[in-house]
Amino acid sequence: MAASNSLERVLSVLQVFSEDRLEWTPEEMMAELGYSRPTLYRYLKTLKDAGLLTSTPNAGFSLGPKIVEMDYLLRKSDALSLNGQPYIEDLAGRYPCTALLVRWYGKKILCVASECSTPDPLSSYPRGRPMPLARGAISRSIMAFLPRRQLLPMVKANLDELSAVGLGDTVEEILDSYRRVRKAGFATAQGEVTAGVTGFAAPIFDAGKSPIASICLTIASAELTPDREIAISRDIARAGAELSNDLSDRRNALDEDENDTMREREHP
Amino acid sequence: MAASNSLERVLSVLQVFSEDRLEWTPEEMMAELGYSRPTLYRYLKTLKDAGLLTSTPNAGFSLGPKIVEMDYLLRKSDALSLNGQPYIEDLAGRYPCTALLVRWYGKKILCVASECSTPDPLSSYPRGRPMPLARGAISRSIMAFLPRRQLLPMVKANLDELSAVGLGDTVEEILDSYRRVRKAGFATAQGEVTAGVTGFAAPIFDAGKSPIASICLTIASAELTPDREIAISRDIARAGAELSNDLSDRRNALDEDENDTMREREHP
DNA sequence: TCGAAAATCTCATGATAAGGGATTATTGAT
DNA sequence: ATCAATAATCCCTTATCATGAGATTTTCGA
Repeated sequence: MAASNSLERVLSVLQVFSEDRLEWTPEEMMAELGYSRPTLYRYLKTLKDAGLLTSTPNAGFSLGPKIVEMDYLLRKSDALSLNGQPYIEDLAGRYPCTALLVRWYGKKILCVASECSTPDPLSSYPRGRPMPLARGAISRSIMAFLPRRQLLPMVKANLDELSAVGLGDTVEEILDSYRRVRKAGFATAQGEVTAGVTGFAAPIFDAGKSPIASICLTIASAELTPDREIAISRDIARAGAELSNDLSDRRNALDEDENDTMREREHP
Repeated sequence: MAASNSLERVLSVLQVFSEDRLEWTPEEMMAELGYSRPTLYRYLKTLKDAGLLTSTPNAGFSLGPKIVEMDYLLRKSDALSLNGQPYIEDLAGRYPCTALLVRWYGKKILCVASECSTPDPLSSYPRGRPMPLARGAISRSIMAFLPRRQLLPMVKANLDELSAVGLGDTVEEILDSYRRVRKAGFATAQGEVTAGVTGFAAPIFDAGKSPIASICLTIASAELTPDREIAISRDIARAGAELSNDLSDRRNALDEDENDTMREREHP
């Protein structure tokens, strides 16, 4: 992970900002990153000009306005958040729970929207909070629908953790567990992420065939009755399917437009 | 603004993503940015590894998970948002309005939190939306409290726009207007940003003497009565002052801690 | 207004980005 | 499951440009 060129080096500056430490003085960064004074200041100037950092006199540097603006762009234009919001609101209205939209980023899953209908939520997953990759219903609802090519290396890489939550002791057993999730159309998990909390999650597809996200409902296990469990399963599976439809309709509409435009370009 | 080195060039890739265009194919970026194929792909790989971009098969690149995570860090740890939230909730509870916290970034002001208590808000300023620098109560409540050194060049740069909203025709007249705002302790503006909307804003100070943000209330001008106007002015000025106190107390507490730590280091 | 601390500049040197063309992964359609 | 088409990466030479020690200028608080 060591930065091997100046591009990576300049971006590593961003990685020093964490939950524990949002303000850094140049001196501290020099020590942390091992850059010389002029080099660090060059990087800082560049990042500041790009808006990724901001400096406050006497308090050093912290993350800049461009971050907030770019997140705004994502929230405002992300088809998943926009189309999904009504679904999680609906779910949160039906049960005393937290409903989440979680996006899959290849190597990371991240909550992008959440709605909560319990006064004191057991587990808190606001937008931007990373989620575990190998545990929980969300992760499983996505992994189960990945093509074998992508799934296999991930299973191998996380074998221990996947066994620990009871998916099976060998790669084949785990793949079988995923096959069952795929058949059911949704995943459940009890206490894998937060003790006393059960999760229900269904995958969300964009026009393609591999999932891009998951819609999830987390509820205190104590609130569950067999009837309710069935109802939630049905609701979450339906929400996932409908949201997938919304997204692929939208995507197809866009593609149509694009084709039209291209045709127009060919025969103006 | 032309990128003059590879650091700036790699960051300019981020600048192509806008409200209108959140998905770019490498081909399109090559055309837009004028980079060669291998160079662009090198940049993209670097940005993707840093999490700033993400690629979706067949749909090109868009902004990545790191953006969302960093915004989460800011929201979660920003003293302004954390301490300010109760104040804007309180204001939104008292009047049919939108209450905002707006941070000052040197060359840009940006909404970082907002609460709305009207069903159909006239003006919408959610987190991340940039605000005009030379117009409106927010801008004025900050500018008025800047040290002359910082204020003067900004006034000169925006002379036309500042005259247009009636602050005065010469630099001296405008500085006088700001002086009056400083005396009052808050700023108001009618319809400068959105027609039919009046804004009230007070500056927020961190321990230092120049303002770091503004707390603002926007309300339909039709909702205003003379009494209410007085009440809002008083409330916004008080909120700004109290929030400033909260922040500088916190900051001083931190500094104390730091001194303690240093003392401990000196005499372990 | 001034003095200390912070940020930037200068410039010689050596490291390393750039890009044309070829090559290898990936993808989705059969 | 296999294959053709497209997308992404590699190779390698050239010339560019990033680096950092030290000096200098700017900024900020008293």
